[in-house]
Amino acid sequence: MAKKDKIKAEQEFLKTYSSEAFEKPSVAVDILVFTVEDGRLKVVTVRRQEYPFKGDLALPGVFVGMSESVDDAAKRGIREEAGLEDIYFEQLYTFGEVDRDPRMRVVSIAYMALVPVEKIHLRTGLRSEKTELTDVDEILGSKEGIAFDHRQIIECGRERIRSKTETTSIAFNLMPEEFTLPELQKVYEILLGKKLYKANFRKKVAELISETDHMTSGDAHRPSRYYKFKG
Amino acid sequence: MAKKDKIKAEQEFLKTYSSEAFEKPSVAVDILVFTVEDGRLKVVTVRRQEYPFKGDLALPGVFVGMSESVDDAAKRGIREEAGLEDIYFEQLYTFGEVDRDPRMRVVSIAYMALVPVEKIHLRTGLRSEKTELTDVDEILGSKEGIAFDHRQIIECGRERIRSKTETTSIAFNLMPEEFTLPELQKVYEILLGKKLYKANFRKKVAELISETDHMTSGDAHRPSRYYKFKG
DNA sequence: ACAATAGTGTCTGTGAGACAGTATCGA
DNA sequence: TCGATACTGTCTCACAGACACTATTGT
Repeated sequence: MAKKDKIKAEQEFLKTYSSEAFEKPSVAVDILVFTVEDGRLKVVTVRRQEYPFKGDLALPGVFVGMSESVDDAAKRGIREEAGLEDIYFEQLYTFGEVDRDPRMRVVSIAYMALVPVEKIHLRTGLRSEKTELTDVDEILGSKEGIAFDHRQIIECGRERIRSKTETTSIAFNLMPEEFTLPELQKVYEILLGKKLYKANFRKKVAELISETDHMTSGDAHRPSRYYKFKG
Repeated sequence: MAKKDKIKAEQEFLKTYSSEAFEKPSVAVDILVFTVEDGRLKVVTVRRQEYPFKGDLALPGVFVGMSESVDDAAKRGIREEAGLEDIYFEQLYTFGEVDRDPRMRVVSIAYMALVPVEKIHLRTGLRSEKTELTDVDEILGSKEGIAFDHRQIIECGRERIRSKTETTSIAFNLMPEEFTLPELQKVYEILLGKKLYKANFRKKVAELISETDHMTSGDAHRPSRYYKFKG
């Protein structure tokens, strides 16, 4: 009977497919850890110690294991490569060109994380790569070598930040627990890449924050109130 | 010397990893082909003929081959499962829970395509599954069984359509070459899930379209002009 | 003439953008 | 008092929302 044949065929197909006889791409996650430091948007990078792309900048990444979800692999990568736990992250996009890694077929799922710079303690990753904070807009505007398709991934993340800054409160993930409005506005201006008007900015964020009872002090000008994010 | 050891170690790691000894997830694409028919948003589905989820609705999908990009696999899936070529599509999101498919570990990259209903000619797919057009909002509002995590994928696509309809001209991909403004408005209303004001709608789309020199005829009311999308 | 749908003119409210002004610190 | 930065009041203008009106067909 045709029906039984079909079931059998599917089972055979699956057995063959999932067996080692059937070649599969590797699955990895590449991670963009963004922060703001010295008035610039930065991203955690590693410098390639081996060929291919030896000496180029690259993004930290890990392979997705068989017993962890892709999200969990991203979390693990953020922990192993940047030493960070419990920070905001989201999936960006999946990059699947055949030759994006000349060594082997790798499909890579890009994630981005946002973290206040105070939390970052760069340390040597498990694979002994030295991690750095790289100026995002500078590297994208330059011709400097970036490994694999990681320039495209960084552009993708940069664009996601810009658009979500306009429509969501994602920017607060880059702020410390307490912050002044001039500090917050500066971060928004960095993410959006343009100056904002103080009065208008304050109107827009007013409903997102709650004031604390203390202020800056010691500066030769009017003190600034500290606020908290009203999640 | 430590440096040489490290290079060697990486090479060993890669050889081991890319060899068949190292288990990898399978990589698939799942495809949402959306269209508008009879005043409703519909999606191309198949009905599962085998366990698991026998009898449930499912999305068409294909495995990603070693020598095709993920985008190309999506294109192939759209061609093989829905018989469509050269239509608008975009990557949606990647689903990577460990147990999303009980048979084996599959990481699935979801794509959505938009096509005017005139182009759709449902036919039996390569794997003899019967394809249907399913009412999206109806199925999402019901408790009907949907295979794997495909309900979540459909929700993801539904939401993407809604948000991109507001900010882009994506809706035109659902229109035939020529269309009237009442027809276009109806499609926008379906995608957005709410009624729009005629005058305001026309102002908004005015710059996106160019008029043709012909009109509807035969109806017992004022004729309507046909327009084209000004890409 | 009438029903039915296509298409237009215009008022209003909201909110972003712009700017000018006031407030409060240290020196 | 002055320089510097924090903070606020308010005008304007563009645009979405709302509604009322006119236009053109077949019966």
